[in-house]
Amino acid sequence: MPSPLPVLQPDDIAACCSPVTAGLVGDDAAEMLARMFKALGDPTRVKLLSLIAVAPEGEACICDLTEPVGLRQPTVSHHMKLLVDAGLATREQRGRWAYYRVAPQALRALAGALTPIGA
Amino acid sequence: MPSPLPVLQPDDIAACCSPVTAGLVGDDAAEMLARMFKALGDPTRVKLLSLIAVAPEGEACICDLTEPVGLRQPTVSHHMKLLVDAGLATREQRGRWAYYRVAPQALRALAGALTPIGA
DNA sequence: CCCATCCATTGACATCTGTCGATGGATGGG
DNA sequence: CCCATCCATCGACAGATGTCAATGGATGGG
Repeated sequence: MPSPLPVLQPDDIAACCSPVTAGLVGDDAAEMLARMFKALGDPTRVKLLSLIAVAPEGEACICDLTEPVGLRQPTVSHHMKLLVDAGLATREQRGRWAYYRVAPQALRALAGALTPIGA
Repeated sequence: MPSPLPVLQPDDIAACCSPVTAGLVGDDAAEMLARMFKALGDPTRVKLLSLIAVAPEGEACICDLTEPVGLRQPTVSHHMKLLVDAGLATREQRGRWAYYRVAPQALRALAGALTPIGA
């Protein structure tokens, strides 16, 4: 079986993200960047991140998200797991609810990887 | 048959990319952003973009790229087509060779979509 | 004119991905 | 103590994706 990918940690993310257009990215950096970009490569997940970022307190639970994206609870849970595993969101359990937040440093790191030095 | 997606043009890209974490992204913007991110969601394509950006003159042909990524010519052609269709690279035919370049404005637009207003 | 080179397209195949219904663990209200 | 609510996981399924070998169009050198 393909061993499950480790959850990306803030340190990993900071380490990977020198600009793609500045120097040649190595295999590991390419893998990690692709993993984060892939997590953003679905319209539902883009909307989920946006919904969470815009939510009061900057956090949302699954039950807040199913109706806006028009998908069932297991599907939303699945998407959120991908975002968390990619390091783009965080999850905190409080009572019965699981609160998700955007991970701004990961988004900033990704943006940095996309921005050529001169821009 | 699923109609093929249109090639993204610079105007489309400029129009889509208000920050994901600033306001709620609409369905169309989410779709377009996801399409560009998906194109970056494969390690081979990340490396291809990086190779091209770093190449002399900022351009490369398919035959320059196959050996560094360790894949066959049709596969590299396929990946480059995805990058071009997503608006992240451009293609110019000169004689027998097809020269590919990075589309910096698209990368900048994507980076902008990832960067919250305050950051 | 022929041939070699560069490249895109096609068809095939295994794998990955997005979605759902069903299930079960955990939590907390009455 | 029971039950409703929130959520993650599982199993299933159709459709998308990454890879290759084979093919053929275009271009340009001899």
